[in-house]
Amino acid sequence: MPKSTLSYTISDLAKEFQVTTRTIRHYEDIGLLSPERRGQTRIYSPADRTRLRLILRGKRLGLSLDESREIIDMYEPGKTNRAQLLRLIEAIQRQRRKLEEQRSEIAKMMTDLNKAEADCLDALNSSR
Amino acid sequence: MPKSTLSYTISDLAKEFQVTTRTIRHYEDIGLLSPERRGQTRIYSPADRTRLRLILRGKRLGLSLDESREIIDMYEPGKTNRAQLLRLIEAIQRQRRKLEEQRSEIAKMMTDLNKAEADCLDALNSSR
DNA sequence: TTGCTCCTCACGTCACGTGAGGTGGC
DNA sequence: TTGCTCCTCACGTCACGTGAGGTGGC
Repeated sequence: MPKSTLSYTISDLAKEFQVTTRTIRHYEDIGLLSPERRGQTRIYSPADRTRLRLILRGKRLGLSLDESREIIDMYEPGKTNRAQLLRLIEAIQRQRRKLEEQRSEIAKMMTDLNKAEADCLDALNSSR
Repeated sequence: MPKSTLSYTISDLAKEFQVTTRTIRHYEDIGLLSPERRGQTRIYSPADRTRLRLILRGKRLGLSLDESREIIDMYEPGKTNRAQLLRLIEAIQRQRRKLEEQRSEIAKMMTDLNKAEADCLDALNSSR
């Protein structure tokens, strides 16, 4: 029987996302992932893979794992109660404002980097 | 006698650079700063202030404190040498690539957030 | 059997955070 | 004396890194 294309080993995911297996296990330790087991071995579903991708995306944005957890849990369907939906929308808007702030931080840093680089290049040329 | 404008207390610098006093003391613990003392109290010179600014700039460039130390110590003897400048330019370019990645991550998350919000609004409307 | 990948502890690291408890001068 | 800022331990935290020692199936 061929390997199912609908599941992944820990090292499959580690390679795909360029992280260590320790990192992936750590996310399980703190409850961010809960793969099935075949004996001792962890078996990851496409849903697990998606959660991992979202966790890592959050990290690249400078979020803590707890902050990522909140956002990821937003995507989880099932709870279609009116009050919860409104809270979700609020959380989404809060998150969007944070992202907008980050975007302008990045713009500022880009300006600084360009200036720093120009200064370096000047120094290089004048020392020649 | 008026306070000298050529020295700073730890909280002067903490306020100016928006960090905690613990952070500044930590940099001393690991040998990145070595202010004078008046009794127990730390007295920071303009040179110390410059070093702190460079440390924090390095942090914003995504360097570890050890990496910052290397670059800062390059500046020390007043010799802005060619190899050092080239390393600095490399660090700048690496950081710029990181920022570009972050920028596209933000764009992706914005798209996801917009979609999640639209889904929420749909769910709200159809439940009315 | 060998090699590979998987596993579970569990201590280490980095960059500080966070009290606890105390000193010193305006 | 009170209030403020300064100080020194020293344990805690976050996100893993890094062995040590062992299992399981092709």
